[in-house]
Amino acid sequence: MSNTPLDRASREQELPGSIRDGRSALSVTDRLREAILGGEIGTGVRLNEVRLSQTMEVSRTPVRAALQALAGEGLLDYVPNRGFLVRTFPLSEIVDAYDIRAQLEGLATRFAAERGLSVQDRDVIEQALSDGDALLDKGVFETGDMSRYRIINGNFHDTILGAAKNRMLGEMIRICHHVPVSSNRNIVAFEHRNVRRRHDDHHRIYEAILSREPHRAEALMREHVAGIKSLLVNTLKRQTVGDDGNRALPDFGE
Amino acid sequence: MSNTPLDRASREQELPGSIRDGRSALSVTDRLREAILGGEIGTGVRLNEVRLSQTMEVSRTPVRAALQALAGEGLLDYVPNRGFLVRTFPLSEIVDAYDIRAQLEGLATRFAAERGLSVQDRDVIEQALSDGDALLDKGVFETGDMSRYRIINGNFHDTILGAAKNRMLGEMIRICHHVPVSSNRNIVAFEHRNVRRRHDDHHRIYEAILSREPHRAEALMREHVAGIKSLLVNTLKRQTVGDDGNRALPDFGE
DNA sequence: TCGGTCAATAGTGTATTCACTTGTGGCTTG
DNA sequence: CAAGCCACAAGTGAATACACTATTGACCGA
Repeated sequence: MSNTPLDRASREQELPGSIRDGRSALSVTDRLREAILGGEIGTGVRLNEVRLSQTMEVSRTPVRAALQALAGEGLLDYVPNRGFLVRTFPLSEIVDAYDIRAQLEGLATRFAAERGLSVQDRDVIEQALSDGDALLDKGVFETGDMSRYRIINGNFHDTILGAAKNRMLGEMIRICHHVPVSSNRNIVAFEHRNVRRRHDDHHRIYEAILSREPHRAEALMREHVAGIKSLLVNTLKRQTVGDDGNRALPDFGE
Repeated sequence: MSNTPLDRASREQELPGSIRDGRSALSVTDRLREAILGGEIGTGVRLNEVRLSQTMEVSRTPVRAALQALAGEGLLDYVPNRGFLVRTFPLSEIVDAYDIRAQLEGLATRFAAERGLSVQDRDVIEQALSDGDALLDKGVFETGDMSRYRIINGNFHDTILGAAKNRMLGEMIRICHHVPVSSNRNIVAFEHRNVRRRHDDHHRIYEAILSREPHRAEALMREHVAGIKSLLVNTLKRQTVGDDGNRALPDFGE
């Protein structure tokens, strides 16, 4: 297990190049985060401050600030006198993240039901619901529909989260979303039927919130998110057993 | 609402003095965190980097690193070109934190029940249970018993958390514990009877884990933690209505 | 030849300095 | 007298230089 110079160089860090392509308007932290979440940097690698600063064309100071921040988000590990390394998420933690999200988003939905929705909230959600209906009533997905629904879905969830009026909860859920997938084997394929079902979930959740049924709203949302975990686990099982080519289909959130 | 120099000075930051008393072996981050959680710095104040560095007798660089880290933990807010300020937690968020903890610790207990306890885990928990029994069987609390039970209680919860084998979950629960109480009005008084009941909860939770009943274990733990919230809310109500002197009794965790 | 020790180098930790933004107080002008 | 503008001061943002730690590779001795 001795480290040849070549070993170290390849394992530690290659400069993806696309890091510095991004408009430098984006903060260093954001660029780094995207590079990690996008898989450009790879899990487990040790981040070299001087090399990063050269790649990003800034000094070490903002790089260090970004590393500190990302470590706070749980994306990096810090070892004294050894710097920061990209944290590796074992498969179990990736799967668990969906359970955590289910609990937290369920709780957020309960809060939203307890505290009520503003008219703006209702507008956004109703728009999301009808847009989704329109998209799904066609019966099939055309090009771009996936990412369109991804946005619709995001609006729905974000609005409920905002209505929960709890910042800490929002941050925790955000962290759950930022768990980097260790490999693209974990990507879940969504068929039209599944999305239809999940969109119907949205309708029911919204009704439960409107009719001020916190407990029911919470249970519905919890189940809604827990369903994604099931999809993921099933996909993984199929791949592990059969490994039958249909991996890496585009996921679009939930 | 104009800011006289005096206004600003007193509102922004006073140098608590005890910050620099701590052994400088403790990292700057830890010293700052303690100062914030201990209430020495006060909520809402803007942290001046140069003054902090003078007080702590280090340069601005490690101070900035600490601020970044604490912002990541959610203890500080960051405003570009204006630096960091101690985040204020409205009462609603403090109360909510117990709900979040209830969900998360419930989930952790479910994981622990699913994954099982190591012999070391069992040893620690059984010790905590018997120690607590011994302490409570006396029927009354003597001096120091409160903090003794606080440790016992911590061992119980920490062990279960460890058995959940999920780092992200652990960090989130830790954050919940680090919500700074905005005033010491929020401190909950525990009577012997309450602690007895909560300790009996521990026994039941342990049994549920041992007998591999994840769902039951989760529900028990969720209720266990949710009970603290009820105590807090009741205490607050009593104080708000009557304001009858029995505030600021020492709490000791749960 | 293998193991241990030492030196060199790469890399992080800290300090200091300069640049830039912002807020504030005073001054000027209508 | 009020309102707006300008200048100065305070404080953060970034860069650079220096100090210290750790790791690695080579050399020496057994």
